[in-house]
Amino acid sequence: MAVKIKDVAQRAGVSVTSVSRVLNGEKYVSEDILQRVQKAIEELQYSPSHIARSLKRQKTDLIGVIVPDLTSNFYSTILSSIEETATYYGYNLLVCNIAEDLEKELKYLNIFREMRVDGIIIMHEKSSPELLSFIQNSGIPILYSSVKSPDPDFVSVIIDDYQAAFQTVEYLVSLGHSRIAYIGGDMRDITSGQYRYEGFRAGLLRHGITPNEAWIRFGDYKIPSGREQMSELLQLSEWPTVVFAASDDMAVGALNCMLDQGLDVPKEMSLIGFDGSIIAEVVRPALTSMQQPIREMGKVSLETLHEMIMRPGKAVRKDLILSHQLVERESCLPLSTNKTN
Amino acid sequence: MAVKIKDVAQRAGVSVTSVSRVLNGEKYVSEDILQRVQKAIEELQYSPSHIARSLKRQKTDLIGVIVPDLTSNFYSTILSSIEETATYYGYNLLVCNIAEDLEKELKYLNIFREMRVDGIIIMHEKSSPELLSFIQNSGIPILYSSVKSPDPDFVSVIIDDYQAAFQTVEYLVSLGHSRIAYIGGDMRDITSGQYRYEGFRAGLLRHGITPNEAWIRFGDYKIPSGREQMSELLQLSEWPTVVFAASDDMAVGALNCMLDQGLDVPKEMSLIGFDGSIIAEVVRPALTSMQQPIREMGKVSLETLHEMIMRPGKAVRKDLILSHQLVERESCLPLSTNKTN
DNA sequence: GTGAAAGCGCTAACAC
DNA sequence: GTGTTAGCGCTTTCAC
Repeated sequence: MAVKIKDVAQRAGVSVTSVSRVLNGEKYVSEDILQRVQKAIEELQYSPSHIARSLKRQKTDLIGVIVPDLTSNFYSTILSSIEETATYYGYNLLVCNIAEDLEKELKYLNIFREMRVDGIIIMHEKSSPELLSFIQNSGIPILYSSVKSPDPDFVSVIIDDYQAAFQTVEYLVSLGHSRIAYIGGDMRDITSGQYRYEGFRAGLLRHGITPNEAWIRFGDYKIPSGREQMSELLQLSEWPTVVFAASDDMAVGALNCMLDQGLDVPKEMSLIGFDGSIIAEVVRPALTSMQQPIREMGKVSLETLHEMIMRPGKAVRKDLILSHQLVERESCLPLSTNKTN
Repeated sequence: MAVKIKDVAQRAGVSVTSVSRVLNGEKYVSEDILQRVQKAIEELQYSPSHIARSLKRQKTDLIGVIVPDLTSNFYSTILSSIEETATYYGYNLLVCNIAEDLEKELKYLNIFREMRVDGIIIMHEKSSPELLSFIQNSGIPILYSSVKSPDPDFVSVIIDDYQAAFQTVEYLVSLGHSRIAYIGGDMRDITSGQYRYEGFRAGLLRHGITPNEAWIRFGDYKIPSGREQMSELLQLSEWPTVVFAASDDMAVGALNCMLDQGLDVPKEMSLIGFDGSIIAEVVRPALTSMQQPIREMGKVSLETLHEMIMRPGKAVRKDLILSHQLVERESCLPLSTNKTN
């Protein structure tokens, strides 16, 4: 890796400036020099140093991405979409899986700053004073994707979680259900998870249903927690007729718990998920789910961040709300009137 | 982001060297200077430039990772494990999802080189002359993870795919099966997929079973292709009693096809997967599968690459073979003697 | 059109 | 123990 721009210049018999010009596709280079430089680059197998270039340009084409869980169907799909769009815009992704570890998140945010990334995308909704202070003072364009930013002044690309949850309940009610259980995400922070929960409650209230607190439980959005919460739910003497899980992964965990206990889903109990990730189509019965526009979310996130990077002054709408959509599959049935339960 | 080492030095009333020494935790700094520098760093909110440091040190702490599909259960889990280990060793991950696009892979490999990454991990088994030439000439430590490298001189962290497939067949035979179908990965390249396939054939032959070519099909390791291949299999007049899929994702696709056609799995037809990824435990019936040590594979990959980076001269064993293990779940039943089929 | 030279922010001889 | 200074490999005025 010893060959540098100077070597190319010597080989081609021109100045480093000319080589640089060729490298950057500028005009004001004669056909003759262009040819000689290209030949020298080829012969020397020259690969320009992005590091040196970044130092000079004060721009790295790097975007740092913080994912809570790479193995989640939801996040890996957003990430995949972000990656696709990033490639298109000439960015490279520095990715960090923080596994719910706020300290690791802060550590990585600082590394991103040292790396002088051009922008940061965060998909994690937990927060802390240090984290808040970082996003407020770093000077780096930061965007929250799929979750609401802890500071309302920062831009978030999300769906209207409140409305989506509210409408999910309306759908369930329209099917005749009134005994509705809820398995939510973590409630410790004021973000998407909370809007979802509030939407759920509001939906119930809107239809004159008093929430049964024993049927309201919280997991961590992942498969095992859905299973655990469902298991506890089934130990109750009174059962709901439908379970609303705030993520498809939790819905799958719940589904497996039900199936393994011999319950017929959806005949004996219905189930509805949230996210519309791949797994909803994969399990049997396929999950009816409130779908987020996952890939679009990734694309819009990167494009918006790109805007923020290119026009530092220009204001961007704080919340970019994308549209959700209920997708009916097999896990949710109208409540049959002859149900004993 | 204007504050640099010089500013810190001025503020603390010392030389830049001293600041650099503090930054790098060297000794030969008096307690007094240490204090003053730390105070200045704090007050100025100084964040050292990793870019400038990399340029000087000729080391970036960056590792480029090429993943064929971020949304795959198998690859996202390896990636997650690589990430975890990378954090431990102080590396950052530049990730690229190449979506089976060889041109994109080559493009990214060149970007990795321009970025001066310290090493590269590739999890894609397709190859081309240009790609081969790159890995042979780049001068960057490169390691293949979970797939066999196209050039035998490069190190691969893998299982013994041939043996694993062979033993899978032995297991099936021990259950009484002899009508065994196979859904493999892509056969266009001489890598893991091929060893799996050869192991399968050898297993059959070893037990005096003549392979039925109509029951041998190839997909692309992903869910939809498992479904497609299964669908065609079911259109045949003669059916196998068990299907061996070379990835869990394809097995899930096949499973859904069977289930959706009203087949009872495993009573009417058994199914066995390969990989041991999360999804095998998630579907119902849960998939019996030949399990790869996925997380260990990621960990060993990064640790080996780290070794290669630290000791450039030292030879590393070309193939690091990890152990596989058959995990019995619900999708595979002994062939009942009273089967009509 | 082309080139010389300054400088991006840091580290590491080397001198004191 | 501490500071001066020469680069790391590139881009970009500015002068020719």
